[in-house]
Amino acid sequence: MTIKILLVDDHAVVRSGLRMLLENEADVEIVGEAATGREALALVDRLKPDMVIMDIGLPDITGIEATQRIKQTSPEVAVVALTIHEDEEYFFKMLQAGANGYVPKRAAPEELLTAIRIAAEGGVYLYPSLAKLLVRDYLSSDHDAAKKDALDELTDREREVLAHLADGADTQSIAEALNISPKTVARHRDNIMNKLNLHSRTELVKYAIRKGIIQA
Amino acid sequence: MTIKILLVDDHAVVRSGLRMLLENEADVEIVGEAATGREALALVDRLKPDMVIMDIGLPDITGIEATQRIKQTSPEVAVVALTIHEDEEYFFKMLQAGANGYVPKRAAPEELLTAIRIAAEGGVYLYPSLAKLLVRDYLSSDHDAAKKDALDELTDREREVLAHLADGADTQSIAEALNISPKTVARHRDNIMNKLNLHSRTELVKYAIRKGIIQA
DNA sequence: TAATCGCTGGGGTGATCCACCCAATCGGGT
DNA sequence: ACCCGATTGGGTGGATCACCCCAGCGATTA
Repeated sequence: MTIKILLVDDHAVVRSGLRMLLENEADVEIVGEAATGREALALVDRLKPDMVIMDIGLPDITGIEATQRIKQTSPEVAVVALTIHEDEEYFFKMLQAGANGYVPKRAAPEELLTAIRIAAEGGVYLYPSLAKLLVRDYLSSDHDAAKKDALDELTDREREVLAHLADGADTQSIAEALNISPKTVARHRDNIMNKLNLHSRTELVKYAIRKGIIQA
Repeated sequence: MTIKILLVDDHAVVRSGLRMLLENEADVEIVGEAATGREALALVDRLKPDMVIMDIGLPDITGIEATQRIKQTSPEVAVVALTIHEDEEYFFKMLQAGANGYVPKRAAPEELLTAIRIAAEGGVYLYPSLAKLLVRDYLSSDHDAAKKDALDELTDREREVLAHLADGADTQSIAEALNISPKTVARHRDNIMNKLNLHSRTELVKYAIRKGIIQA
């Protein structure tokens, strides 16, 4: 009883890599690949896979929207998100769309396989650092109130540092601009990345652009 | 005979830093500050400065558009662009808008002062690495033909690497994806940054988003 | 008063980045 | 036959990153 999988990612090299990785597993079979959201929807209808490995950044419709539509028309198909995004926004949206798993691309291959097997059995797999976000969100109550933005958790000083970081400034120049020690800037940066669950400056830049903190 | 200057930048700390820097100079006087493009236009009319130090990334209208309007209504006012952007696109647009100088924020303070004094005398100051772009552009002929995009100068392989870089991938994972040595990826990265005149991954990310290579 | 939080800054460590340098191979065009 | 550009890969050195540790100070809150 193999798990029939449709790979969705706009990068051909990523699809190839995943195919090589997954085809070594006896219980997994790749039945198709799609490079765009619409292509994915069409292939789900045609190929009837058990599962879709879904990227979020696609050229036409987003992986989130594609997931929503798949869940509407073919709720029996499991969807595992495999993406570079680790911040709250995409994570929660993907969950709301009905994803059965969420694995960042930086995760170890074994974790993707774990997610695939759990999702195939009807479970939901969440990458540890993201599960933490979920727990934190539930503990901090007021689910009825206005949806919280991760940005709200940042302090004033952190927001100030974030603006510079997103601009592309390095630690040294931020320290000079704010008249504080580079070590303190690094400390703020660490706190920001922890709160937003980001792990590099490039992720910070993309986050800041999405949030409108800076323009590209 | 002092040069009366209006500072335009959306970051208060940047304005403060510039003010401190410039007020030490005997021949320079800061007559005002603006945080937005529209505010800048209003203050140019009201304060009649000799010169505007103009950031590009502003919350309302861009520094490029603001420069165009200033040059239309008050052509006697010199405009020096002071920005984090060093790629061709903004540089040429700012020149077309009529800027009298273009200095990246990473430049040494002395270079900004040089630009200010040259612009005040009616000259045009260009930061060396950008002047190089201008020269290259003129040497490579066909000025009447379709405007060249710096992206066109990239080779296929470089474009491939760029897509991964912009995605936030590190050298190691790109090397694995493309099945080449990390050193080769680094080599391509060096070439890309040279051709596009960018100097860090974060700048690359912003460039890629502007160009539509990736979405935020 | 005690506790918490924000901000400040110090130390360290391993990995990575980035700007330089170098060369070999291969294919296409003058 | 020759050069040139694209691609490949190696090395080096200084800076930075991402992630740990630690602490003091002041203001707010419990």
